[in-house]
Amino acid sequence: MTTKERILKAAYSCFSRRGYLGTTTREVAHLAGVSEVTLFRLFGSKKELFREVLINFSVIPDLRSISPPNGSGCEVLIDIGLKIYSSLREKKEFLKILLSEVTGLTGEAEEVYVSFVETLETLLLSVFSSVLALPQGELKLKVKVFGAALFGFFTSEEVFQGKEISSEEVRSFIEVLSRSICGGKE
Amino acid sequence: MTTKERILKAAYSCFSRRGYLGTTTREVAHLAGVSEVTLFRLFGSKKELFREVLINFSVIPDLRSISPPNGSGCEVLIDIGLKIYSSLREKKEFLKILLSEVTGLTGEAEEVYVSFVETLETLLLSVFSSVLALPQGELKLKVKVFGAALFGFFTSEEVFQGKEISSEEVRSFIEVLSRSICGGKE
DNA sequence: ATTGTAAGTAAGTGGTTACTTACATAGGAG
DNA sequence: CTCCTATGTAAGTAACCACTTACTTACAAT
Repeated sequence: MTTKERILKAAYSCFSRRGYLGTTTREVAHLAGVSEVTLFRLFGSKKELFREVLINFSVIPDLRSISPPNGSGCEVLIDIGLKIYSSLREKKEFLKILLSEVTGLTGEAEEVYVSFVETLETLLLSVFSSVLALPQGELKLKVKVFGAALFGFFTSEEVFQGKEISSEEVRSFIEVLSRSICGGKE
Repeated sequence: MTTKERILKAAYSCFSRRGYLGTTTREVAHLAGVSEVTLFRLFGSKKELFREVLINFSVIPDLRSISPPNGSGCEVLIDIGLKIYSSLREKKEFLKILLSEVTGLTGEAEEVYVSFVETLETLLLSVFSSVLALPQGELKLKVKVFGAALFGFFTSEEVFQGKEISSEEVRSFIEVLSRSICGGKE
């Protein structure tokens, strides 16, 4: 692991635990096992380091790399739900950072957030349109409901309350959600 | 409005826009039109001011004061959904503060958040159990789905993206959600 | 052997911030 | 009139923090 990577990883950890303002460059450098001077030589400023962290650990590429499952009916929704959920969980720290800074910082994080939502909804829409024969408008509403429920559940339980939700619980949640959206039919 | 109230209101505004660490006591005092010394005389410390803001502007009492509607089927879910959503919206700033500080600060905000979720789910459970004849386990899952979708939609759109969602859009969302949960039956 | 690169150490700079101290003022209650 | 309470002004303190400067060290390539 290069020095730059070690610093990025340390910054990722600090920012997710303490937030941008709560993190000191000294702390990051210490955690990375380098001197503070090195940090500034490699990244220029704290803000730039933050930007690079957001780019480096973004969940967006993970979402983009999900291949829409093929199959029929409800099962497909469950499948995509599980895949998305596991991506979110793998990047929980990234989402922590994003959500705690999105309201405060200068639109820096807000852009990233908007792009995250777009990516998520695009993915869902492609799956939904292959499974449900409905007009675009209704489809988009269902995508919103599905996406909001998935995202709301994850953030509320795992990000904000810090719980570790078991796979079974996640599966139950996603099954109930998917069946509801499908119209109750199995 | 007493001096204390003016300071509380100013602090509420600052904290919600800039976060706890991003807010300076000087800024709060200036916005409240009082001297910084007065602020410290009345609140002792910035942390204590923050605590009082969380108590003073909490959405939890609003949720508790919602009376579970009576009626039948889906309409009741739509009704409670709309009521909850309008409470959340009225206290958007409070939720901004809560969500941006819940991961960072010393569990201060986390307790409040947990209590918020409990209140919300208790309210929903009481409504759901009067409308849907289902075993407790399934009921709780449906409450989770409903609550997560409502909360996820609100936070994602209004808090994190800063959008102002129109009443019609909110209503459409809640109708689709409620009908899905009810099992599609009107 | 020389040079270049990546890193460290030490020391500081300039600015900010929460919070304090000391003293003044203005208005109402007794 | 006199005290009390609420507030203000001015000045300062101690700590912290992002970031810089100047110089050094270690090592690898040429």
